[in-house]
Amino acid sequence: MRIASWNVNSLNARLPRVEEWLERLQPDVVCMQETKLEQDAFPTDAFAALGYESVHHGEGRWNGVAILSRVGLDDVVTDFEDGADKYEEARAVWATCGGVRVASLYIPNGREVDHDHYHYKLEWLGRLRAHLDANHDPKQPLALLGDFNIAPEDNDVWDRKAFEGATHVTAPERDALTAVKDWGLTDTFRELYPDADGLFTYYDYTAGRFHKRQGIRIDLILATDPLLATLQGALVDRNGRKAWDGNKPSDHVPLYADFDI
DNA sequence: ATGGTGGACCTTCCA
Repeated sequence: MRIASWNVNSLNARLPRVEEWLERLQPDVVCMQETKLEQDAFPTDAFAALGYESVHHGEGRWNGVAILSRVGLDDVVTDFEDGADKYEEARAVWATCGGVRVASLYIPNGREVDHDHYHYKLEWLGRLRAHLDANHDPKQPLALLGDFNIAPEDNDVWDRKAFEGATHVTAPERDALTAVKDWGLTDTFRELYPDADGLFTYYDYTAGRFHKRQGIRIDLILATDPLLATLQGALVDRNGRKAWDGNKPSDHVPLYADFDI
């Protein structure tokens, strides 16, 4: 089973790119973030034409997450159903696809250290851990995919000095991510490439960052042990952006992992 | 020069 993730930065702007990518990569399950669509504006028919069932959790102008699957799509849950979201933003959707519990996650950006949304980000990650504790078991095949807006380690940013005092690399953010992982999840990319650097998933549109390879690795596929045991490969699909540069690429690169399940 | 691009949408927010 090939499971992929992509922050598309507006599905309305990106649909042709997503369709090309689906036909090339042939993923079985896809998690998308930042659809930026109203709930009912999701292009269900376009994905059905490519063989995918889908679920969208959208709020309109911002955020929005979705899952596509061609191996079944059941037991959908949106966000955490904990009644604790002070902004009521559409940032998580869960489904069971081909026997794997999957979540498409768009962790809050944080904006600036100590900003209201920075604390919202930390709280959101705490709610994610609580949701896993309450609803799931690390002995089941489960994967969290999405834009975590956290670079787990210093070799996940192109220049550590450029991130002094910035979000995405602070200890509280990394600690909150570690707490999620400590439930029983492993970063599939790092499992296969423990020392790799320069393989990023996000490049700011400005300042020619993509061409200068000045990015950060903030999009992750985390897997529980029974799923990890079947891991065949994992890649950051840099061509997902390079090939389309000048042709309305997302600022995020797609990534995927292959499991023998 | 503290910018730069791109997407939401219409004047500013967000990343």
